[in-house]
Amino acid sequence: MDAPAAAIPGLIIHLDYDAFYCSVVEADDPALKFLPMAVQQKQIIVTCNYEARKRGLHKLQLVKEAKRMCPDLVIVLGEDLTRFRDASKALYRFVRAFSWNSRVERLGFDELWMDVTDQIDYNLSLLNPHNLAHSFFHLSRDDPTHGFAFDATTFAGTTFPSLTSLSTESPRSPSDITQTQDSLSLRLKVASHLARFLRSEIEHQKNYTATAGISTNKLLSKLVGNLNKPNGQTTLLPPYSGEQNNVTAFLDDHDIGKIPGIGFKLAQKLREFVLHRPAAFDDGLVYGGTRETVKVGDVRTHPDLDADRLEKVLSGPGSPHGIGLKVWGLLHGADYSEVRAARDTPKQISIEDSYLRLDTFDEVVKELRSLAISLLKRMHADLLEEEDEHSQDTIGPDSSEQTQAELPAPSSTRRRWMAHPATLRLSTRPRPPLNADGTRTRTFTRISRSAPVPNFVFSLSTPIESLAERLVNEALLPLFRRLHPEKTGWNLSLVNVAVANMAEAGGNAKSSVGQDIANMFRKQKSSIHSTGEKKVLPADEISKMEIGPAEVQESIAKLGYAADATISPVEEAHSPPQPSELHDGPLTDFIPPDARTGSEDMLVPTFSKDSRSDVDSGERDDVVGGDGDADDLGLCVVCGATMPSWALAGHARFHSP
DNA sequence: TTGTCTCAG
DNA sequence: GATTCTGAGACAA
Repeated sequence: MDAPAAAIPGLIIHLDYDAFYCSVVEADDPALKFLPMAVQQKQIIVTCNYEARKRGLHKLQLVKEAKRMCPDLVIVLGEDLTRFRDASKALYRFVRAFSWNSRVERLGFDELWMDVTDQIDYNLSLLNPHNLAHSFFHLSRDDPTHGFAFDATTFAGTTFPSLTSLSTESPRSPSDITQTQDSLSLRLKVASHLARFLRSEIEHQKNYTATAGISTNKLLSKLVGNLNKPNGQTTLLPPYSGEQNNVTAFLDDHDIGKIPGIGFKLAQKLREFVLHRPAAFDDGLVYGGTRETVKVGDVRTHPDLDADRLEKVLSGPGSPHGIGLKVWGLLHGADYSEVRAARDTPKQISIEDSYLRLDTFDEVVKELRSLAISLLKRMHADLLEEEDEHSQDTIGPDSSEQTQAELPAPSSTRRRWMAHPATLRLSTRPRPPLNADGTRTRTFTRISRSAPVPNFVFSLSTPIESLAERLVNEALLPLFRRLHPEKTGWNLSLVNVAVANMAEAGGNAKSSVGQDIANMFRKQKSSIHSTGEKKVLPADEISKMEIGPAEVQESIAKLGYAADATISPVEEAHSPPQPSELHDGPLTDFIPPDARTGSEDMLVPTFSKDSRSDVDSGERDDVVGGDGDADDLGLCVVCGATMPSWALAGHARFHSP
């Protein structure tokens, strides 16, 4: 929680792909690079390339307006995000391959942070202090030839403040130039060269340009990167503390609303406090002859404000605890949030469409069908994993890059669910009823209802269209009736269908196929405790219960776990299947409601008590293999998986090196 | 857990 | 505070 003041700061690179949606389109059609081009969703230009920006266009502009300003604008439809999502994933995997610690965090489709502290410190330790100008950056600990030459006496790219203007001045406060500051400067220099290298790789190998910010935390790296767009990079120079530090020099001139973490609501509260009156919505406007913009410096140096008083200013019903301290820190450039390793599955998947008018039941059914199909496709794309038996032979940073997004799965490839969403949610945005007398123009946005995800959606042997039809009839329409009990009278401007509340299976394919099992369990355990997510119960947790296999089986039975349902294909009476056949058969892709576990390698019961039995009970006839004989169960002593006894020997093979 | 809100691009 | 189409996290009930 409390960050040691004397700790050596980490080094963070923020990357932002330039005009991302447009770059994706241009990658497919390079001729567009030289024309003003924009991506449209409904009546909005969501982004435009720099050719278009030269003509005064900008993000989130009405299409009408954009066409008027730029009649020769090339417009590309972008309501389907699939290509953007795929490009984003491929770029992410490409960049992550350069990381040593996997701490690469995505923000939206077009931004990411990299915590490169380990790589910088390693390279610092190998620098020759007597010949910094001819340094070599090691990209690998193992291969000393893998890397690039660089000049460690200079910053790559631009800096804030700019070095040219600074070099004419005397050092800001000579006594402040301490050992740590020199070292921070050198560390930032090395990081700036890594950032330039990464941008160059992205450009030449992937055909995307990116802008980078280099500093010691997420906040500063992201903000400082904005200074040289597109295709540039900026490093925030030390000193970072003391009377005349560059952090406050940089931050103080920002509008408070530009600080990541200070959104519209918080910004309005801060403005109101500083201005002593409600701030206008459009914060550039003049209100009563006074300035409407409030800068970071105005708040930071406000005589009546400190962290405690900020807490009172910002707190209110529903506001997070400790928001004052957090914002106070942000205003000073302090951001203790970590760069988090990306999860391998999303926490939710949602599909939505907006409408000018949607007010008949038939139309709703039609739209729900189409949304349901899209949602199921997304679930397949993002939650399914191919089970490649030879994956261990092809391990490498680049090999994973070509699997999911770029190559269609061969139909023979076996697939497994990496995570199972437990909750289905339907949201709508009713159009505010026009002002009749007495009825207020309620500015409510979205309303939602949710229910358990019916288990049939996990079937891999049923056409998506059939699943979607069932999903609409059996789940979405009931939700819709709960949302809108009136037969008529409503008019929707948006419908969203989402799955959430993922129960993850353990690990990904690579780690689950007999690699670092213990490490995988550690990860699961910490996740259980830190996030409270539903997780597969790892073996060491089972053993902590101080119960033996028999008791495990008993508690499994109490949980209603159909122990052999997920693993057992249709058993041929007299010929026990070979281990490889464990994955086969038309029935194994079906997840019984009570056994939402992970891969076939990891068959252990989940924590989730089944609150869905009643809803699912209608599906029971579809649950296969549930009539197996519990006496045949065996327990794998390595991973805790429960399975039919005849499968144990074959299963053990997965754990051998 | 459900539903809403705020934040982000 | 909304426009598009998302996704994460936090809070109240």
